[in-house]
Amino acid sequence: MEVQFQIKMNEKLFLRNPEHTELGKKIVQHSIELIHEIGFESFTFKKLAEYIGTTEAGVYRYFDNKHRLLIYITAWYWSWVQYRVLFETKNIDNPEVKLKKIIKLLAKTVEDDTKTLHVNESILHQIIIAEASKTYLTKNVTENNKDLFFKPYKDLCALIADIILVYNPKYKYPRSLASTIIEMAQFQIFFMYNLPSLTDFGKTKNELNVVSFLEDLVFSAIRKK
Amino acid sequence: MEVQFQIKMNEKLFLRNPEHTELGKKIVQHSIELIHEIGFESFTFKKLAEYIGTTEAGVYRYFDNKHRLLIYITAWYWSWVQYRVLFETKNIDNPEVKLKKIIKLLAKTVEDDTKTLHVNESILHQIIIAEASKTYLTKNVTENNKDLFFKPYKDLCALIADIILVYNPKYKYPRSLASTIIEMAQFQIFFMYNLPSLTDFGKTKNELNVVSFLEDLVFSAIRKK
DNA sequence: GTTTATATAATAGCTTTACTATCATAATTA
DNA sequence: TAATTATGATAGTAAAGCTATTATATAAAC
Repeated sequence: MEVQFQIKMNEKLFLRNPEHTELGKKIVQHSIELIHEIGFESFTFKKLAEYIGTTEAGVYRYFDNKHRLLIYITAWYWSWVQYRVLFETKNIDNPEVKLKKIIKLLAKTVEDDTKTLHVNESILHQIIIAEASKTYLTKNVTENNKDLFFKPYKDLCALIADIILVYNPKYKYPRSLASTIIEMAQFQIFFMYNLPSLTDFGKTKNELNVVSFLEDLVFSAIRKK
Repeated sequence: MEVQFQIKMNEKLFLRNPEHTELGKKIVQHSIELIHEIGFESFTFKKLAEYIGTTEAGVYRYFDNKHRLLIYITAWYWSWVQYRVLFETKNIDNPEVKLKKIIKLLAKTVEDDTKTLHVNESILHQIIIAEASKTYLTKNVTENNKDLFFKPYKDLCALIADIILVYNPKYKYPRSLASTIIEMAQFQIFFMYNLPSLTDFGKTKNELNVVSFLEDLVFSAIRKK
């Protein structure tokens, strides 16, 4: 028996469910590769179609446009992270240990997860770092938010905020701290590699330093005073 | 006598210096308005040209493309923030007071500064919040960084990091904390207005709450233990 | 085993974006 | 007066961002 890992995605994110067909899976998998390779701005459905040997119109049957596809990919990523967080913190009661696990999950490069063969998670993590903010930094945020496109991200944030409150029920900014952890886990890594003087890790380029920074930041803030 | 405030901009950011001509100033001023109105993705030089009553080719004489223009605007903004930081913290010795002043300058909406009439700073702040990350979240970061396009941002970060070190010379992450302050001052405000459940200020929508959060975060982290 | 539905391929076409080039003209400056 | 410089007017091109149609292959339903 093989247990298959699958995430139920928001139906409004696609025109035709890419999980249900071969071409659909190819579109998602290879769009991640191509976005990683050329960046989201240069990425087009036409290039993707050539890359996977189909036609532009073929891709448009699955996704409205490239921005929707990026939201789809990002939503999938955050759902997957939440799954891993729940899995890895299961049976752990100590909120401090939990939070440290989560920070590591967020900031450390992942090894390829064989359970979801059609996605290379290491590359996925890299495009999340560089592109994910673009999903919500648009004029359509509010509309997209109403369609629950950012639910996986928000759920993860709420999950982390809850653990923060278990650690210290009197801490006043659990949600803002949670979103700070998530965002900074990405930005500090991006800065470390691309604008190193914005961090203290430019020399080593070691993601564990980002973990240490975030741990120090978080536990200083929520320590009971 | 009238003292005029002017920022020396990186020459590589433009083809023709927009500060030197009427059309140039109009391009910068109105691009800020138009980006604010329709968002950077929908913004085009053609629309801008119509908006200010010139031609597309006219705009292209000043800036290579809209991304360069965004970098120009962003660089101007960070230079202006640094100027205000230096001005407002002048004669203050206490690093705690300094840092608190800076956090307020970063997170609180600015009133329109009459010294630089051709820019509406309140709108400018809003487009920085929503669009500034897009200046460096590209495949050209490294190249653009070599051309010193992000120098004003990096200088501001270094300035803040230095004050952090005066406060606590043993703190290990002054630069990362500085970039965290700058980024979160923007993101928490963006979240507060657009994805409120990612913050603890969704109800009040008061920027002073972001200031309180950041102050608490920063001084917990750098307090001598 | 034929009908029907579904997925994809192939092609065409249309509007907008993102530019580049050329020529004319108005206003300064040398 | 000549020479620069700034702008305007116009044209044109390649690519991006779509939509539509028709054909075909395959699998599911009857």
